[in-house]
Amino acid sequence: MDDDLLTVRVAELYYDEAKTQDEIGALLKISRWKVGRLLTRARETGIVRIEIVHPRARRLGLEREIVERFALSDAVIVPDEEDAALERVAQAAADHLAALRPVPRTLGVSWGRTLTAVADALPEGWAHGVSVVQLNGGVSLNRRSGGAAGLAMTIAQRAGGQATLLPSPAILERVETKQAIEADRTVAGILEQAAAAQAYLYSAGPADASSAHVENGYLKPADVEELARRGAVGDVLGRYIDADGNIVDPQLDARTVGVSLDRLRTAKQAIFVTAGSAKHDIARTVVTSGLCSVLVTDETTARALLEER
Amino acid sequence: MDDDLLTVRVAELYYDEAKTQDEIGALLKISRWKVGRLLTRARETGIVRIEIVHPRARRLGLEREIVERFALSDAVIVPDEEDAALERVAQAAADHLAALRPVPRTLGVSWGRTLTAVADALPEGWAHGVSVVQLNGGVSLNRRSGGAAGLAMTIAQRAGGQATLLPSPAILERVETKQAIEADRTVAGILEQAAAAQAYLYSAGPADASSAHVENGYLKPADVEELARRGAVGDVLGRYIDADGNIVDPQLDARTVGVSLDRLRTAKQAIFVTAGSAKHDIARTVVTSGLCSVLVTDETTARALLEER
DNA sequence: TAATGGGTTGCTCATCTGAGCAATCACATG
DNA sequence: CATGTGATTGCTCAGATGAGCAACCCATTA
Repeated sequence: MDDDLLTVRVAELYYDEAKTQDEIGALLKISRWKVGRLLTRARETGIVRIEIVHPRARRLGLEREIVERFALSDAVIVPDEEDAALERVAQAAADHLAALRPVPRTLGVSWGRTLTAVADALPEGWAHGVSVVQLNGGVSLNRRSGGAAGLAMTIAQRAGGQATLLPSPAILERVETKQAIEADRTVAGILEQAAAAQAYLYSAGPADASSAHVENGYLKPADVEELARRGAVGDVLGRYIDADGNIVDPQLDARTVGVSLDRLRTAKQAIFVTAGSAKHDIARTVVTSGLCSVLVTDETTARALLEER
Repeated sequence: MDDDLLTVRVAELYYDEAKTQDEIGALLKISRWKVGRLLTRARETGIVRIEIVHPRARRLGLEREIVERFALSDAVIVPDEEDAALERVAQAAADHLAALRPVPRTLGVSWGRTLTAVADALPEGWAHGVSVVQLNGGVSLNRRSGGAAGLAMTIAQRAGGQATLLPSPAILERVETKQAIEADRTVAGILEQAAAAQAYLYSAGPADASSAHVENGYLKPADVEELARRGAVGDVLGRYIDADGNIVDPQLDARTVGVSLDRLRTAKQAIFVTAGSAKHDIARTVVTSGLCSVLVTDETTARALLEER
């Protein structure tokens, strides 16, 4: 305890008063080496806390752990911030996207609240000439901002590129209709383009009533409940998967329009963005079943992923 | 803003990842000198915040300002701590007292909640052979801990010294009684001893109903109200003073037993301990009217004192 | 166009600092 | 009382760092 007191005095003189270890040693009548050692201890024990306070701050240590644990190629973890988790994560995703090298010529994107936030966070001119293509059937087909189309448009426009929208509902009522739509020349071409994209940017939804699919009328709350009962933890590109990453309902999946999940698994750049505790389960599945190569999320989610089971 | 982002990345690599400025420069493709400059800026602008988290931490910068502004010989300011201001301040006062050089042979003390806390914070053996003498009339005359006597005893015992108690009420009903008490050989001797002490340790009370004098029945709430109306901001050694440090009610003062305030003003070591916003006014008066040479208080109080007016 | 001046950049050099090591100390054990 | 063991101390030395300076950029002004 008395040693602690000395440590505190040393830390104050060093960090607050900007004195050299020599000076402090002379002042407190201890050797400068002891001063150095006390400072090291002070940092280690947390008596001296150094934090980086900034909206763009990250958690490099956690990122390393996550990359290691889930064999990702990269991870971006932002510190928790009261009431601004999504914004922070979206900003980080936008930063990461803008810094991607080589710059992808074509970028496949999903849609949803998270992706919209990422699009909004991208600065004008974040890249030059990037083609954006939708990965799965979308909500509104008009090009005004707000919907699935708008988000893709925004990302493309700000990179001075083109957006290719997938003109199809997310989930069809009947398999035949879905097959008919996929048979359409335009749609088939777009799906091909999507499958050939050099990078993917997507989020995921939880398997509960708050799902965007319920909101948009593709599924009824009861449907989602049933999926959850059958083991679904959430959806990626509209496809509901269980904790192991397997399709929960092949029938439903056959009626879902969009790129296959296996395409994501083989992609060099599959950037998965998620924020908030509601998505911890689906996030775990995405990282453990190899659906993404890069994870962008908040600290709480990252820690939840690192916890055993 | 983009520059900010770079600053944040540099700060993370330096402080979180413990990389050298050289390495960071290579990593981010900037010169190591720019890295150093960004780090300096990061610290200056508060992007990097370094704080010392410890019950014994102090605010050296504020202390310097306070010493400067009020021409004190020393100041001890502790960081604000939710719900533990008094404990922190008391601990700091105890530390300061124990570190006093030369060690005072006799120490004059007042009483009250603050002083009791200081006494409790002193470690066994904080000094060797210090005589403690009460400065003003006290509450209980028994020697058990808790009251004015106990506090003096505690301080003395833990220094292996003797306590000299002032066997008198704080304020007498009639001047004559007070004079009679002061005429008593024992009392006179003690007051002389008190006036000759090499160091003083005292606190002060606010001029409101929470005053210890009201609690102990020496004054009625109405009396204090009246004093406040006449300009009193609080009491030091039982003597009520206005913002300029002048006695508010000479009549009352003549009935108060204890060392005179002028003695404090001429003392080499007059250590004033105070905590809490209720005492800001009296604290201001004490430091501005030269009643103390050393101030021990919390950060909020210190900042209040530094504010204009 | 030339000159001016604030801000930035890269560099030298002196100083500061941490890693690693041998000497010493504290203390429990035989 | 000797001995071993782990922690602590002071030190050397190489590497890291900040102060200070000259060069340079770039925009404004004469």
